[in-house]
Amino acid sequence: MSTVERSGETRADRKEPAYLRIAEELREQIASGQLDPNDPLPPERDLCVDHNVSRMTARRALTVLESEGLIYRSATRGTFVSEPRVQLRLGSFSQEISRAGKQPGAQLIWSETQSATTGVARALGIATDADVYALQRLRSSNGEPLALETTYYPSDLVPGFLDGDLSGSLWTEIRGRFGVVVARTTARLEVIALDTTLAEQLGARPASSGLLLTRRTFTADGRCMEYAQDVYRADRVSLVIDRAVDE
Amino acid sequence: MSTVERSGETRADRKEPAYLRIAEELREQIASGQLDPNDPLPPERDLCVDHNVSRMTARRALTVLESEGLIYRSATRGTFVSEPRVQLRLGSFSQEISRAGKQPGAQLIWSETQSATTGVARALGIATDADVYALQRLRSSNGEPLALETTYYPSDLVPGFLDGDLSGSLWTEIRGRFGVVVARTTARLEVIALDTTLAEQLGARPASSGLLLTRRTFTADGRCMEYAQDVYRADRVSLVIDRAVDE
DNA sequence: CAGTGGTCTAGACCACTGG
DNA sequence: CAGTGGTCTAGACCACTGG
Repeated sequence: MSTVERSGETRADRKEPAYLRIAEELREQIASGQLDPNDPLPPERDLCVDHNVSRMTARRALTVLESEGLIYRSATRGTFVSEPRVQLRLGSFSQEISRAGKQPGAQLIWSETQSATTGVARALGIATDADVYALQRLRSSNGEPLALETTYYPSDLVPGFLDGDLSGSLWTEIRGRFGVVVARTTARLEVIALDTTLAEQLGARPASSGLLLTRRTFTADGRCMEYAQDVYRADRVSLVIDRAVDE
Repeated sequence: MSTVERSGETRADRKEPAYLRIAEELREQIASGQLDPNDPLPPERDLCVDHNVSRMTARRALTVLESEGLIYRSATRGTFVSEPRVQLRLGSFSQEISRAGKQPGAQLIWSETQSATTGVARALGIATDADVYALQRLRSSNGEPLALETTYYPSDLVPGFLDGDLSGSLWTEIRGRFGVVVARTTARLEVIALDTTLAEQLGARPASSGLLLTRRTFTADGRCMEYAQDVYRADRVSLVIDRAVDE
């Protein structure tokens, strides 16, 4: 290829990059309902022709919409409009999904007794190397994976916890079996990029956005009974937070 | 250009895309402290040579790190390591920034009396077309813009509100002038892509990630006294949430 | 004026899938 | 086997800035 020749476009829109203009146009079509959830978008090569751009530019426009959670791509099938995000109230995954009339899922990935690393020990307020129960679960709604949840519990507080039922609400399980009642929770939330492993587990693209919720749960007497790191698919979830204001 | 010729790389790493491999390597250098905040990264054209890739691929690696909030770019100066994210406790911007030993800022963008749109009316629990005070402020820490905050108040609850001091904590102002005390807040949080306007106001890149916090604040007698839409720079902020659990 | 990142081209080859 | 998105090349021109 030699010199880049600008095609005879109008000179008016010189400021707005082509990929943003195309993204805008497709976004409009989705917002207006011309395209419904799971409807296919035009193939990338068609978008190139329609908008008179190269494929890299058309792809860039789609990547913008993908990062907004408006579309999803399948390498062999095409590009499609996403379903609306799932609303989750903070702190009760199963309950929230059920309320929305969907089927909550909790697939156990692993569970084991560990000796606490310094980070986990500090979070739980126990001695380093003390025994903790750790488990990882993939949380889903109607079979769609939404979050990967890794939780830690001091073993002395909930002895034999891992032998129980780990397929539902763990708070309910803990209250029922050990009489331990949850009183307060602290969480830090940030947007991260999903690494290759996480992306694969969540069925998302590597380097796409995730919501990392690092949280601690306390009993009425102020003891930390749970330390958790939850990673949500940022494109599929919105979080609802209710809170009393302590002034 | 004619046929693409693969250079004599090792065949081992055929699976991992080049842009992820390069991103990984740079991420490591930042995490390990070889590169400090505000240190420059190598120019893109140097990365091309060092890693034997085209510029598009080198740029893609940097874009991954940028979306993680690890680096920032300046079109004329280069690419640099970001400072750590600012931690914000939900619901008290000024207070949180001060606690971190930094200077909170609230630059008034506009303020006016409006008649409530259906959306605002529903959120505030008032009649459509009732008068509301609306204002928009750019919140910053040590001069760095972190959030754009748009808030709405029922005019009958806080008459003359806009004539007061709008440069600090609005909750404090409202309590002091009108004796209205905040009791409870509800928020919905989601990750969005910043549109051109928002990105410009926040000094971020178009289509980069933002955190949209849509929230309502209630008085002790259950009246909604504030409806707000706050957009944070997702790459610069982490949110802290404290909450009693109501079981 | 040299150097920087931002946008864009016109292709290439790949793996994978579904008819 | 046709069609899809995923990765990548080897360039181009641009605006802008700081010495």
